[in-house]
Amino acid sequence: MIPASCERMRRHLPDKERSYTVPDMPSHLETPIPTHAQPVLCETELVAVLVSISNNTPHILTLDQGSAFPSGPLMVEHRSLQKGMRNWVEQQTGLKLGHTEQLYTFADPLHGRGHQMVRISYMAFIRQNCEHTLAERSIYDYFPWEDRRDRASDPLLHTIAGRLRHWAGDNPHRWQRCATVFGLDNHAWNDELSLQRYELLWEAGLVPESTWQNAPVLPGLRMHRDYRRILATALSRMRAKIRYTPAVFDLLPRQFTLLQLQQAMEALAGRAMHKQNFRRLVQQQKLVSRTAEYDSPTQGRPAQLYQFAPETAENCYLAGAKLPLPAIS
Amino acid sequence: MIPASCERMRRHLPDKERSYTVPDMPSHLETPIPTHAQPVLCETELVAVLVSISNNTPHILTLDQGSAFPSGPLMVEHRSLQKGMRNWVEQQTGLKLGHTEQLYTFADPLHGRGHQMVRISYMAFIRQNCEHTLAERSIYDYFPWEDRRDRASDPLLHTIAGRLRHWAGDNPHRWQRCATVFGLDNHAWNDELSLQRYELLWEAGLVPESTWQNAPVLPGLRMHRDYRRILATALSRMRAKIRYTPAVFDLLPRQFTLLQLQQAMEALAGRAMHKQNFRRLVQQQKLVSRTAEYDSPTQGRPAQLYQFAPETAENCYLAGAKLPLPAIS
DNA sequence: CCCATATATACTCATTAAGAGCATATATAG
DNA sequence: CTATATATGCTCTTAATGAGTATATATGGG
Repeated sequence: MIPASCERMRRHLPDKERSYTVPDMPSHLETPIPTHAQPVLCETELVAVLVSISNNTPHILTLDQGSAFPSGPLMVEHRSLQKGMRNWVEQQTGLKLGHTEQLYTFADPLHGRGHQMVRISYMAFIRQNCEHTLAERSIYDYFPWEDRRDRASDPLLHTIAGRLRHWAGDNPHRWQRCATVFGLDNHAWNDELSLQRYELLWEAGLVPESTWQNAPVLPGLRMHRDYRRILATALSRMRAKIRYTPAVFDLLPRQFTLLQLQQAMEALAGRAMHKQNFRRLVQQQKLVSRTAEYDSPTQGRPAQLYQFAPETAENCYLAGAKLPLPAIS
Repeated sequence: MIPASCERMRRHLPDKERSYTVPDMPSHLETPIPTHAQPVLCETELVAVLVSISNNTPHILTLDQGSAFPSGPLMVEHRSLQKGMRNWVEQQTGLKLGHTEQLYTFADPLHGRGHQMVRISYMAFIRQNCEHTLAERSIYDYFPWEDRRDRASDPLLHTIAGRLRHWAGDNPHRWQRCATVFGLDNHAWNDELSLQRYELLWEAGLVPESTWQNAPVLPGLRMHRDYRRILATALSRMRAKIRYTPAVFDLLPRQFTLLQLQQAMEALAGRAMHKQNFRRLVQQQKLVSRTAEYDSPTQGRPAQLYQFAPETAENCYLAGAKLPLPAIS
């Protein structure tokens, strides 16, 4: 049975982007704001999710034993939010940022202090092998169920399925949601749903940040505040982005082999791909051009080095061309 | 020739989401923030782009003769940004909101006042025929070139092409960009690129808000501040959203004919569609179910009324199913 | 020199989705 | 009874996708 504290948890759920009307969230029941209420001044914090690839796995740069992102307050001198974020990151790490995008803005009421904290999160890509002083952590240390490149995560998914079935109980709509989000019951696994999966686990009380008492929770590193939710947002966004954008190239070295490119895509998507089809499609799009150079391997035929062809970048982006993710069953 | 003031304009360009590294924006040339700088308190404003459909055309609800959106400051009492926005909208209009999503957060340095203004924009859908007191304005009054459902916009596009060609001059990369964004030279028109098109026109000095002197500009209503850019963001986002989300149903009446659904999609996408293919795909996805009722037309065979089938909503959203946009040449 | 190994390529084939067209059915107003 | 406006059914062609088989090319080690 679901304890009553579940309802309490529900009320603390962060705002969700729902793609359709949520009937059980009657906004007319909200307490109306008294008209004498005063607008407030806010502290504004810029949070940076810095993504890079090492060891064929997506990593983030963290502070405080993996539980925080680089961040800093918005200053008067900052001429835009993005520039402010870049300034803080440079100051803290000296890194140059590649593809950058705003993720989401949250409010955090600081009760009793008479003002709110607004937190604006960004995601930025960092080229492989850049030097910095921050600790790298695999994204999949935080969300072990999101890496489905091999069968290693199958037992975990099986555990999750069991817990969710228990949580769903006899609520068919709830189970329907679980099944589609986690690719159970004939549904296909959709890698872009990382955020929805995290939110579902949150609601089900299967992650430590939403658990009452000492209920058993799933493996996965925690973070401060709601940073883990920001990370889930980033994962969803980057998986969506690499599909119709040449953003991956900001994670790879300037020159790379097609296998490296494929492995980077696989690392981000958390899925293995069909090699021949991958190459076919990549080359169709003319996103890359071969260089004169070759990789120097320890063994085997040396791989041709390619580079990103920026002339076609705008082209690719705009024509809606996408890097293919031919899934492997 | 491009006057020097163009460079001045460029510096005021708002941050862009670029999908790849922009080589000509060397962030290491930014003035470093002095370490004695103080974090500041910000005024925070919540801005709402409220979208509805009337007359087979997407409209927005506006204030101040179409030049502003409903908005209000974030208050201490607001328990989240989205709830704050909903509160303001309800207070100003009494409307219930459908599909809601955060668009983007901007900063607006208030020089000399020692703090910044942070503006958080939301988009929300409003069901057809809802009553309210605000003025409705067609989105295409602001961006006439975005409505390509018939040949009426062809002359305008031709004008734009000429101006852009002049602006591009002998810079092939620049022209390449124009061609892909505006679907010139064999490129297909991509309706999701409204924001990129607006930004391009901004850079080219073809919209009044970026024009020096009395240079000739394109038709289209203006708005206060950078609200027109927010609207372009909203248009891009809604066009992207309706493709893989049942969000359209929050714009239609509870019961609708398939033709109404198609016309709503066409209105949002700004493109005409192939009727038979549209129906084929919509029904494949089981997104709608027929009701017992029929439309009462003035003439012709009465159309069957359908309703959104919410059981399959989660399904559709998550399986990546999409409402089809079969384009008509 | 030959071989195991790791990579790069070429080609085929079945299935499905998408774009576009033709034809017909059904109801209503006048 | 007819013009009109809608709803349907069905057929093509072409392109994209998923999956498989086979082969070529280079390297280091015996």
